[in-house]
Amino acid sequence: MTSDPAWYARPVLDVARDLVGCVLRHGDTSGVILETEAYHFTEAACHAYVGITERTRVIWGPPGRSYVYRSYGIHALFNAVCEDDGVGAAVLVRALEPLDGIEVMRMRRGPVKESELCNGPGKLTQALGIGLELNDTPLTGATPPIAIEPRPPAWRDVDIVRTAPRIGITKAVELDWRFSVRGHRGVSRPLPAPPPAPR
DNA sequence: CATGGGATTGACT
DNA sequence: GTCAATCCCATGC
Repeated sequence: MTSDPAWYARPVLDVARDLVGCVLRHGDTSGVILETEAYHFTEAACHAYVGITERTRVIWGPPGRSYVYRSYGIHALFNAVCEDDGVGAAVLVRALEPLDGIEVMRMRRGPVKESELCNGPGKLTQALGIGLELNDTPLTGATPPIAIEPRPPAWRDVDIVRTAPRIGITKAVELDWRFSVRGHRGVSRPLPAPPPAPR
């Protein structure tokens, strides 16, 4: 289960896929995960690619913990650390469908459309109130600061696609390590257009 | 010690 | 569609 570190101690691509449809919760706010990306130390787009540093120490640490870092000097991005202790791997959460505490999210996000509350990795951390101070906190156990819960019944059989390349990176862009709910409008970037049909 | 780039967003054209 | 904002940290001199 998502409350057990062993659930995260699996291949990062499996965890990234299984996280879609689960609920990410912090305090009174929560949302259903619509989109994820996998990162692994063996490929250059992953922060852990450079080895163990003060910044990347958490990614190399035990699974089932948070890795929250600052992007572009402005935004906090939330990841779940995966695979065994000593292996650098994590899943980035890119988009949510708002579930609980929508009014609180609105306060934090300002006057935006509801569809804009959590449709981006920096937006969802702002909406849920997840900041850098929540880096390296447990996601498992009885009452972790940030919790990930199993798929609600309505999301039990979601159709997950693994097709799109990861977003906003310049290295290892060829790896299709992005997962999302098929056809959902809440994903942070649309899937690339399918190739034209042969004639 | 200086520098440059990045897993982004929002405002503007 | 384009572009600036903004800061941590890895790298190189």
